[in-house]
Amino acid sequence: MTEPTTDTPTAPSPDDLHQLEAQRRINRDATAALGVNPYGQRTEGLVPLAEARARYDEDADLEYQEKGKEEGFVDRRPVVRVAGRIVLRRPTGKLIWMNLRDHTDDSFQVAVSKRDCDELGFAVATNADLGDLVVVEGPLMKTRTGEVTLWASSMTPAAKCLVPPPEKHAGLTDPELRARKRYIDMWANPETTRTLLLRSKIVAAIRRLLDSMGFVEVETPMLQTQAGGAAARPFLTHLNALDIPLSLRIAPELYLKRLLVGGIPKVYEINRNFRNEGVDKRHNPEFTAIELYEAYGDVNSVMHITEAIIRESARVAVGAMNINRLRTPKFNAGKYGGESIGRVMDIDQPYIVNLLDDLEHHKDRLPLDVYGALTQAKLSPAPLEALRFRSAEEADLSLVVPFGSWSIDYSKPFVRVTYADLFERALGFPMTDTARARQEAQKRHLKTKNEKGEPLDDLWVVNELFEEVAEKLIDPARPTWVMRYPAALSPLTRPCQDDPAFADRSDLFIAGMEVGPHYTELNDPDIQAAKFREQLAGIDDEESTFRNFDHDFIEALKVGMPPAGGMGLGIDRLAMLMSSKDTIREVIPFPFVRPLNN
RNA sequence: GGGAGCCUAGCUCAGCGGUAGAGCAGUGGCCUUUUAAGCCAUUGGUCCUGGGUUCGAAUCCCAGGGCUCCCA
Repeated sequence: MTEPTTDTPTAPSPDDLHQLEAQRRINRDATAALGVNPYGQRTEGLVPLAEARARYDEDADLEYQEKGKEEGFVDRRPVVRVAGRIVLRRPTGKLIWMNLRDHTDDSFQVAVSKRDCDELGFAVATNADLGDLVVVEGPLMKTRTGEVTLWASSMTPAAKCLVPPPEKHAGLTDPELRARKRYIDMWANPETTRTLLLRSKIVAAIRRLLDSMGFVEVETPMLQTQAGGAAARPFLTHLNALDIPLSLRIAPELYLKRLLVGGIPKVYEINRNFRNEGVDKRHNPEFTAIELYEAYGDVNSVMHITEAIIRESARVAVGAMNINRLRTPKFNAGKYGGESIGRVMDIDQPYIVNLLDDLEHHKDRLPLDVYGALTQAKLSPAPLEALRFRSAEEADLSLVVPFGSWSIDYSKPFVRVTYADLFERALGFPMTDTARARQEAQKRHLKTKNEKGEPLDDLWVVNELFEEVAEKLIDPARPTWVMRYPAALSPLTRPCQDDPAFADRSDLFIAGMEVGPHYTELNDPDIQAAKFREQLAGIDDEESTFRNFDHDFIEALKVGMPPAGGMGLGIDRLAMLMSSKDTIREVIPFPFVRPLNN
């Protein structure tokens, strides 16, 4: 016997309640009065909705329809137990239709019939509200219109939704509310959950890839006495025990390099950085980045690693796109622009070949429901032997992920262009012609002076032009490396061996976004110390409060850091690219939102 | 930092100087193969806040708050 959970001491008085919540409490209590806990209990043998759908057995169903009423008939229809949130509810008298949603399926149909379901189950279904979590069990059948349906033999409550859910068609659209009430957004807009899960899978794939390459993941301090490794304003905090100020880190760089000194040759960290700057569609105050260092590598070796990481991410994304097409329920096909999972066979053969490639590639990391989809595809009239698996290289031909109006192709080697070439191609004169650059910058009303009105150094003017004109020449649909940045702009990078005016730094651009810088790292302590001093000299008072000469880091370099390549890659931006989302908020479960007043 | 737009029922939105509206959700009734189920009836409001104009303001004006988008 379960104890009804009504009239708890914390339950608000009915007077303060919104009418809609009050009604839901009444419905919950009515369910409790049936002698069942409206908040459920441990449940064994649950099957994800997509897997339940895949378990439907056409032969068994037809057999049941033909001979179901004959004496001694044995029902061979698969029986499943599922859990989900009620997203649609259509009571038609003694038959209640419901559509459940979970992380594997947007809309899975369940029918609770007064005749065939147990008495408790039908009563629970009668009291159920949109948004409730329920557990349902029964055989899988198809309705007259061909939709796979769980024909309930029992139904129990799992949790009451006391909050009125968003409108069932238009849903929750307000961007602020979506971020603030993510736990509603995630089930009201299943795309949100898909995006967050995709991000997770990408990060997991990156870890697997780097692990297989012999890289070691570490965690370095978030709380730092001086926030270094990047130019950004830190968040300030305080350590009470020692009564000293601390900063949240803006980058892990200087600690990861200390680990190179210590003797971990291939090291990386995927973790949060904090920058006390703007909040907009591309910036969250805390963001996740991967930073990676390879001893005895250089800018070129880490560029290869990044290409591998991004290509692997694209594979995960493309695999997820195909899987999601399969998951999209038939009756919402128009709404989501997809196919029904029950109609895989209708999809043309090249598509199936493609799909099987992707499934095969991700075999080890696929959720159960995708195996269900694979099973479906195998049932296709076309014999499986005819579906030739292509090589991994061929499969890479399909690594195209849409972003905005572009289809970004991750399969080809990324475009490579030097800073100087791109500048000259864009402006029509070489970047060494600094007089002309200054002239051109003035003509375009670009910044040529600092805040104090002093003229900017030549190369900063060149860079203004570069960012304004040259970066726009880069094809947004082709990932592109800009290589060999002017040394003056990259103080923490090693100058190129053949020309010290340039530094061994490459930046990767995708879809007009700067995704991550790559370097041959500086490991001469004297040059590094000089660069620190140089940097500190050229900045204004406000900036200098946040910048320090990191003596211990110089000490570490004096001990001897192996020559190394290093790179940083914004995980949020990568997730945006791979999920076709144009705001960082979409790829962060709980992005920063202004706290509500009262 | 500059510009534009928005804020009305739980959700999605109409109304733009004369009684506060619709759809969905909710409630009551009918309905055992429905597809955003349907039909009938019905509950629900600090029209973001404060001031002003007006006989009369959700609507016009001013100030503030919040959100969204564009630009820097």
